[in-house]
Amino acid sequence: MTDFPFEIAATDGKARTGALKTSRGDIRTPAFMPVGTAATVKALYMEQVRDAGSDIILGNTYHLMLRPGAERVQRLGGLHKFAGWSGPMLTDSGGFQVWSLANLRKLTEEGVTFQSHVDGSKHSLTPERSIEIQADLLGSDIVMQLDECTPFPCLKDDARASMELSLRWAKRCQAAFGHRDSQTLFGIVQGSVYEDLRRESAERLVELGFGGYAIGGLAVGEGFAMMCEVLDHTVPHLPKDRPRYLMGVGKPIDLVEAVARGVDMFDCVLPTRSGRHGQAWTDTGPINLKNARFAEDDSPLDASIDCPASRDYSKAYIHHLIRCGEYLGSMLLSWHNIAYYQSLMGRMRTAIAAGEFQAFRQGFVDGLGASRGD
RNA sequence: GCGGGUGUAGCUCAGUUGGUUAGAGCGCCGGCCUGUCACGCCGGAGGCCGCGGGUUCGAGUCCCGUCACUCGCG
Repeated sequence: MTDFPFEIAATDGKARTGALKTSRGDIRTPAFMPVGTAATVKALYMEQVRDAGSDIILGNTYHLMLRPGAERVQRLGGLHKFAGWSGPMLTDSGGFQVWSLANLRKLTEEGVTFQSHVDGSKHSLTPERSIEIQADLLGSDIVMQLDECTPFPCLKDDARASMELSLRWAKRCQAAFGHRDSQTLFGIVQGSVYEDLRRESAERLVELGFGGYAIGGLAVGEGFAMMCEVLDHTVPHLPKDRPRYLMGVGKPIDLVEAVARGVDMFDCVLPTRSGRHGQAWTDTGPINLKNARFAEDDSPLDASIDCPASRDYSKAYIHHLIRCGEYLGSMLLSWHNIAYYQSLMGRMRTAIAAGEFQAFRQGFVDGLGASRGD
């Protein structure tokens, strides 16, 4: 296993800022990674994703193994070349689909077998196969261990069993991954909302030694306060010198609060998905461009964001596009949302470097509150 | 002028042998979306069933009249 150099330039409270240095380029942290499930960040050109400030994007084992097939991607030169993204990529292991496609799957110690949602064909995913797909066939830079995303709510015994399974799979992933010069493997902490399970999961993963540590099984229904609490008693058990990745999170406020608790990396479909559905994120909260009140609002989406989608198109125009179901509406809002998220990450990095993160955090919370009138 | 058809939500239409507070799709108003089965999901408002009369315990459904639109023939 090769650990990418992780240089922490500054810390402020528990928050840190720096860079994870991969062979395909630096990832400035705290980092937000747009989700490119099917080798595309939906509705966006890679150029837009990059110019919006993204250093790294995600790809997805589950979707790509079904279509176009991992071997085919390899024959076409690997995921980076295939998708036209030259920066680093992180691939999810398929673990989340093990959870979310519950009705189509069968879980065993060996791995998971499931029916394709595309054509009903049968497939299996083991820790070894997941590593082969991610590291050998897709050519991912940051490979995730196969895990089971523990559902919520979950009885403690079940949460422990799930955590233990993920740990055994972590070990198998590590063995399958072996040593690689320009790729790294992240382990995933589970344990639901139980403090002792989270601690044990973290400690046993750290003992195995990974290039980075993800926190999984959150934002699955436990709520904002509970998620913060879990972070409070999970992050301290992770090594300071390795990146910490909160999987699948989240809303802007989630990112700010998680960074305050020492998280370095995030991914979430929210900016792109909610963008396609008409929602734009701003410092004063989300706005729904479908709303009638924007029908004749000639002002730009968010003039403070340095992105054409945010500055050069009126709310009225985007309102019109979304109401008509025009592709461009989804494209512009996805573009703005990614730019907004990256702006937020950039401002957090700057604030941490300047030792002003607490003020930034308070200002951000106050800004959201102002829009709600409370 | 004669003959036929149709009039039900903003629009396009369903409404069984007459039987509870008349439905759908779209549109409209709003909400949701957190390791993407997702250009999606959920909720809400909105109808003297063209109008008048009749039969009936009971009529959007049956009968008569009338008006509007529409097709065909003169």
